Amino acid sequence: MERETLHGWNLTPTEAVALQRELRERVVLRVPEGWKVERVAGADISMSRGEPWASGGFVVLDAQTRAPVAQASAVTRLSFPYVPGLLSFRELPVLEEAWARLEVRPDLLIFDGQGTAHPRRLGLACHGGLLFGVPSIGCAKSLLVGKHGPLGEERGAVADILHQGEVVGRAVRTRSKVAPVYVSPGHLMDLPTAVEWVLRMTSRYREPETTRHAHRLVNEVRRAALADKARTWDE
DNA sequence: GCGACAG
DNA sequence: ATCTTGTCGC
Repeated sequence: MERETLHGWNLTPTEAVALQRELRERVVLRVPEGWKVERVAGADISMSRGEPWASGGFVVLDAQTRAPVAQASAVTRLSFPYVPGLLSFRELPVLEEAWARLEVRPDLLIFDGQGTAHPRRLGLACHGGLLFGVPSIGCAKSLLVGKHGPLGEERGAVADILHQGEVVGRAVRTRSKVAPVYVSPGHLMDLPTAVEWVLRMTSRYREPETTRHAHRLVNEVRRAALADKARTWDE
């Protein structure tokens, strides 16, 4: 029988590391045959200072016009601490709930974090791609592992990210004279295609429009949830 | 043992 | 990630 879920989330950090070593074997670093992209989605989560809960969500954009066509969000308790290298175990539970509410399926997912540019080659984007079964890309604002040489200062300039002798991603300048973003494939994805899509979804700002929309959505949802909590407090 | 360390 | 106002620069 086919399993309904990839795995549960009730894990300790040690168990999570072991699970990553198993899941990495399932990651496919090439795009599906005949793959066409009509819709691209951005995913993100947001949390309040010391609160044990977070909002998470997706915004789906038309790949051609970059106009938002659908969105979904959720608010859940955070069940896993932030541990560098284990970010997906903190962020994916709430995203899984938001995904269940998303009525329009994207052909591509862009995550705010690493894909293969990860100590065990299983960053947030790889794990998320496996979980949702959709081609995915990791586009982070800073590096987790690896180094890269200098890159040109114009938009479109790139430099390979090397880790343990492997090219695990690319630093990509999405805006001239602005710090680069770090792109790496997630699942059902390859590096050149990942870079191509990040540049395609970027124009005026450093980060892809997908990420910016998702960021805005989850922040609004979190503030609404916070206001709701305050209302319950003094009533 | 000493740093580094996505969000 | 989040806490936060003004401010430097194209």
